[in-house]
Amino acid sequence: MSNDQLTIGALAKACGVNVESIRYYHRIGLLPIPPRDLGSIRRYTDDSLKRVHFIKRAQRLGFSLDEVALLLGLADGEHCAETKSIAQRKLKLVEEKLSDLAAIQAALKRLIRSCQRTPGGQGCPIIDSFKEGTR
Amino acid sequence: MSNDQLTIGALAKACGVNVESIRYYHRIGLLPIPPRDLGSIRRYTDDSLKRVHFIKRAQRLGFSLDEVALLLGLADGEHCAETKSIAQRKLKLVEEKLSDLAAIQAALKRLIRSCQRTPGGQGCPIIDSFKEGTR
DNA sequence: CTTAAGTACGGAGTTAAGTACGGAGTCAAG
DNA sequence: CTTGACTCCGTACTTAACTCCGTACTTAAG
Repeated sequence: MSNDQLTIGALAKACGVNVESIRYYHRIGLLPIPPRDLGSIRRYTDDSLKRVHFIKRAQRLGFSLDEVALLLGLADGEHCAETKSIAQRKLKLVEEKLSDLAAIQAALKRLIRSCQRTPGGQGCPIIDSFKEGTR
Repeated sequence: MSNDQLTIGALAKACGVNVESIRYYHRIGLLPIPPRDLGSIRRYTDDSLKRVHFIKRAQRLGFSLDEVALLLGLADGEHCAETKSIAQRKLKLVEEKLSDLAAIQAALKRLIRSCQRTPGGQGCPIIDSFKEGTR
């Protein structure tokens, strides 16, 4: 199942990003540059694949590449005390996101249901999906 | 409770953004420009406040301003048929985000728990938090 | 009535995250 | 052993989302 030894092009395609993005992640140190296997062409393993998938998913959830680097740093582990406090902070953030997303989900469901009933549509308060408060 | 009649500065402060961002949202049509009340100074209502809060929260969840505009368009309602299909698509997206976020949440919890036990830290697989599959 | 702080507006500058490009090297197929 | 597709690498350009700037006007405080 593990398709090892991907070229940069294959990796990019597998992750749905383009080659330049992969190279960009190298430049900013987010994705380690794999060793060259024979000549001067680099080969990527499943680890790179997972890492890039993670990056893209985290981005879609509103994490910046800096934050992604932090999360990946946690995954790479070491320095337990600091790691733990970062993880706790991120967990809190993630839980806020979860509740905001759940609110949007509920609002969308309500909206769809109400469209079902009254095929003319009248002001559907997605905005009000968030409970009051600034955060 | 409803602090009506905010100046742009007060609105910005209340939302934790700066004045220029508000003006930027005006420029791109994301936030309606309120009428001037007397001289030439504009006054904002609770609606603007809610709208900006919504914008910022949605952004933190990884929605672009274009997508935010779409969501707000749904909220402003009309055109039920199209609205419904957009809402359904967005709902699906939101549910994907929810499951990815939940996976990260679980991974962070696991990480924190394992730090608890073994205060030396060893490779904590946040990356693997996502079940395989490309999406 | 005069300021200092805030506002309106248009345009230029900045930052994050890519995206494009050009020239040189590499590699598998024919 | 050449050809066409791909890779390497550096530099430059682009886009979204602000952020800053200058100038002119308004408004609350003293």
